[in-house]
Amino acid sequence: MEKKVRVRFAPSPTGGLHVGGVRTVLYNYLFAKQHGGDFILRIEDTDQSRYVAGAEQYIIDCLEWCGLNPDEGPHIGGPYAPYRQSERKVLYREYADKLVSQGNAYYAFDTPAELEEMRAVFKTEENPQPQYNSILRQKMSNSISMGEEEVSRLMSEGMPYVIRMKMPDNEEIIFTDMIRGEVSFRSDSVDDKVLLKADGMPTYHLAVVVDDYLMKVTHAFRGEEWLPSAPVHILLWKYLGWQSEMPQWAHLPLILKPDGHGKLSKRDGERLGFPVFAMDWKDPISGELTTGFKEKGFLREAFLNLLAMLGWNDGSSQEIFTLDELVHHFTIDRVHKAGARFDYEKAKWFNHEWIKRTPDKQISEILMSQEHYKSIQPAKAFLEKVVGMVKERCVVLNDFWEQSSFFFEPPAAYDNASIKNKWNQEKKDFFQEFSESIESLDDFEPPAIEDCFKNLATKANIKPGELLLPFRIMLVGGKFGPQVFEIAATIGKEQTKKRIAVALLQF
RNA sequence: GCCGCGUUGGUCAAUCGGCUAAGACGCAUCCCUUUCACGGAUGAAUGACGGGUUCGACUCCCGUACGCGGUACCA
Repeated sequence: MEKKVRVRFAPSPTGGLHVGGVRTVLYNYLFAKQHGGDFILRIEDTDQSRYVAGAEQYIIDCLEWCGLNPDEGPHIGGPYAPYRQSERKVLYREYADKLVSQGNAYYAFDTPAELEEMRAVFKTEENPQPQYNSILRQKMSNSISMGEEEVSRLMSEGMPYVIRMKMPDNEEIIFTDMIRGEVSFRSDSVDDKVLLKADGMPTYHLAVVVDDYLMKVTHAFRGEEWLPSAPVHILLWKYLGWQSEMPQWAHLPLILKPDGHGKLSKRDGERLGFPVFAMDWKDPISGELTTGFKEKGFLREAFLNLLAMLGWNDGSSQEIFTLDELVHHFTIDRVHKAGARFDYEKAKWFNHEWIKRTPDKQISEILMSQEHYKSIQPAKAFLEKVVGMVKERCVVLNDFWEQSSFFFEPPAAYDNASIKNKWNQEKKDFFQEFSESIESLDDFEPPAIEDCFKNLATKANIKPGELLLPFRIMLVGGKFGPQVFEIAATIGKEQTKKRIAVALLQF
């Protein structure tokens, strides 16, 4: 019988959730849903010095906004609770001890200062980062270099120690990555990783393996930065005797800076003016605020869509996908091997596309939670109509107010410069007359208003084209927005007349 | 340094040995529109380099270069 697919996302609550993280969740989620499997959220909070209060809830909020809710996790529970590494502390110890007794791991008593000293002493031009490996471990204080008596003496004295993995000599570790195919490492090139820290907390290496095993994870997706430590994990699965249940690995390509070198970071967003996190993140210590895609005015559909396409495509030229479509079309073997540069222009294009195809009602509902709209409380039907009229000129949700405020309140300022040169008494008279004659229009709809406007223009012997721009500026304040007559019809007869009157005084 | 992974236009990318190398973003020009957009059309722009294998290589193999990642009692 085939095992049920179970995947997990395991963030460390040390700050905001950036695009790379969200894409990892997304691919996990797509894969799980496609196979009718479970998507688990596990929290890696074993590094207390870097743990940031509130970051865990923030991650959960982000997943909620994205619509990528886990089936099991710290806030909802599940059969393998707890889902927080810090709460599973006692579990890891047992496995670390097992490894020691089997000879696959050992106790190491070196203090941080001693490690630093070792690195300084053995550092050479050719080897700038000496590793705690099969050669150096003989020179350090640990249960391999020291006698049993010495070890038990230090233990009984309460000397702090860590448990390190004993990397085998001269072995080749080969595994198949779902994206990269066969990958191999020489055991000698990997150092003796710490598995259990002096404070009793496991490191990531021990924790992922133990948790993935206990939680029956079948497929493990993570960023490419983890590829070099994969051999450590594979050996752990083997030493712990769980090899047959080891998950299949997939190391996802990195998301790179739009310019320059390296991974996309929070700083790049600040530097180049675009969001990098899913939602606003306020660092509780520094108070520093990092803008999120949500607050920047991105639709979650667009956000997921653009992330999905950053490193994957289905081979067709389709670029717009709903989450549902992604679930059906996604295949892990079509995920790219190479990293992808993040392009904010393309990201905005995705959002624009999604705004154009999202129902007006749905957009209106989101807008109602924005400050401008909240304060004026427009009628639902009216807002929806306005959204329909301006949506194609909005790239992010935050553009809506700028593009539509004149529907709700008169323009605060006029773009005088655009009409100044051609403004004259004849035109002034025209608008005076126009204002009076619309009074008698029973049908205040765009065609009727337009007819009235053009007839009067002809009568006054002015080209309608010369009057259109001034009219627009009277109603809108600037050179933008939908058809003028539609605007007039939408704001209504009274408001139109009022705006003409006010503008006439100012022009 | 060492180890690993990559490399098609400025960016995202298709191609699983037949290429006159798709498509999208961005850019440019034009049409539509007496605003701003939407839409439509056109254009400029790509296989890192060197060897092999093959009738034939962007595609497979090997080197080189370059890029990225890792090299923590961080994840």
